[in-house]
Amino acid sequence: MAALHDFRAIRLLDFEYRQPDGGRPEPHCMVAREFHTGRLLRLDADELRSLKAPPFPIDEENLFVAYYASAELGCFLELDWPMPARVLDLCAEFKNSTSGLAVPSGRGLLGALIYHGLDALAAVEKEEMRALAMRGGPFTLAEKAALLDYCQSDVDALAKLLPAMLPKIDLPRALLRGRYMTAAARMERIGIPIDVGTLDRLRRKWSGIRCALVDDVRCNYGLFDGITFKVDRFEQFLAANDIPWPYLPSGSPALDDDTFRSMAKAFPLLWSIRELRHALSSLRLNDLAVGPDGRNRCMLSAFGSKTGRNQPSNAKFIFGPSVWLRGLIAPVARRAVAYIDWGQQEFGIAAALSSDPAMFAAYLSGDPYLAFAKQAGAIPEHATKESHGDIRERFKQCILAVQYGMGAESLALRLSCNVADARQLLELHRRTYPVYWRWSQAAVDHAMLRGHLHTVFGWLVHAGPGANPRSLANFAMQANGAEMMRLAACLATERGIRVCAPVHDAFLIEAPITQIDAEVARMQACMAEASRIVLGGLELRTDAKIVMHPDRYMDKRGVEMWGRVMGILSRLEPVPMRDTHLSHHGIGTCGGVGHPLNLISCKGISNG
DNA sequence: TCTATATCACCC
DNA sequence: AAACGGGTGATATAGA
Repeated sequence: MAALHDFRAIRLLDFEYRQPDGGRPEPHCMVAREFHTGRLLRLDADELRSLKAPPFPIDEENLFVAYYASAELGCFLELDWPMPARVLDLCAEFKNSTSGLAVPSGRGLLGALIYHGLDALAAVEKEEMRALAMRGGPFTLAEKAALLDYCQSDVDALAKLLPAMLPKIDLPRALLRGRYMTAAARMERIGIPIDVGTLDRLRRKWSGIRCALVDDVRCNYGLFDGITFKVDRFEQFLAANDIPWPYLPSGSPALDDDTFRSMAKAFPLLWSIRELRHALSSLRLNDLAVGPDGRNRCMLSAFGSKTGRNQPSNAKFIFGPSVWLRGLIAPVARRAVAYIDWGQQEFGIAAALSSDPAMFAAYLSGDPYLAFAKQAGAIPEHATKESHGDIRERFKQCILAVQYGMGAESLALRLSCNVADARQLLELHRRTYPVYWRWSQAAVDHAMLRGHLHTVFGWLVHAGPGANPRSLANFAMQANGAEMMRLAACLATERGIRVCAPVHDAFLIEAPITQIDAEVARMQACMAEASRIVLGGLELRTDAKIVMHPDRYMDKRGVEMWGRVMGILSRLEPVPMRDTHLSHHGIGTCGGVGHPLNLISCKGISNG
């Protein structure tokens, strides 16, 4: 299908539904309109539930059009309907066509209508109807009719929006983005298994835990009032101890973690204060969206960032807050989860798309950081991560710095070295990878001259005269990485892999313990295939971390904090004999996650 | 009291 | 003017 007129029919769809935080959608009604004939279909909740499939064809010859289609497709899944083969999501298309631009009224349906000069349903009325839908049933006859009318008004809005947007839509690529919305709907539905027993205890005792964290640090110098860090007391403390402190232009002391770290080097008594500030950093566990079945689900906000990444709410999504909280991720009885991520994905993308032979070789070596140090002549050929760990680390930081467009001053700060050394390191990168640097500069020039950049599959970003060149230089890596993620998500969900969530350069999947190894291999195959397609042949490595019930997921960076918090928690509220959170919800009777301190018996798999 | 901005902390 | 890419979100402060 290369063009819209190749389709037998084009259907515009909208559902009204209720979706409690962390829960699954409860459809109230659906309206579908055939674009050419104008034929209208209005179904209420009972009619929807009585159907085993949508009452219209959804094969390759029929186009399904919606605004943020994962919502509609989520209702399809809830109704146990088959998924449409061809999806056009006008929200994804609107985000693509306006990526990097300021839009007057946001990127919702209303905003898209206004942007295209079309009249929209009044925002007030929209809000009222949304509130009614969220309230849920039972509805009076009048309310049901009002919901259907409102649903239809959105479909009519879509019918006006489609022809307005059509001239700028690149259909084959738009269908690829639509295809991802189907994958997103599946991931949003599956969600992430959470140890709700421990989550509930954390929620109940969180304020007590924070107080205990303060009390546990003997050297807090009375700088905290409860758990609030008092800036005026801190300034008195600095004066009393003759500590010169950096100030912001605004006249207040710089309190960021970097400042604390560097100052603590010179004045070690500051270290415990830094630790404490770090531990107490704001956290709202209440917003974590966990459904009655103990799974973390939230809208992924597909195409939410200008590089086309997902942008789920950090408060609702378990991968948003600090890493130690990922200890709450725990497979249920007889199941396992696996976190599978690409290793040095952006470096691999840069190597493939720039065709820099040295960078290519460095990626293929399996350890680009070590390879870079060797290519630059800083270490001998026989050097290893173990023999030259410190030098490898410097070259690693250099590679990461280059990917973000960092300058010598910032790199020096990061490496705690002098600026001349940092400049030298960056210069080594330029000398080692000259083809990459020409490619990177060409992308920035292209953006400045033509006003936009795009990925291999046509994800756009607009760039005005004031655009940040570092942002433009980074775009190819980040945005093509997002393309790779989306393609892998499509392949995996279409092949029946239970993908719980995407995490920028990784996926969390789930399977019965007996099948997890095979599912990990299948997922790695999807990710390998996606990388080959996006990068014209280069296959990127992935690593997998498997966690089986009754263990919990844990990021190594979070182990210490998790242990501290759990220690305090067990003092405040001894662990119940049996953690029964799963049997509460009828999922299993073997109990849930054994003990809050059960970490991972983690098994690593690499496909390199 | 509400809203806008600045700063900070966290994620990949 | 600064020079670390893409984000979300909490909190403090200033101004209407």
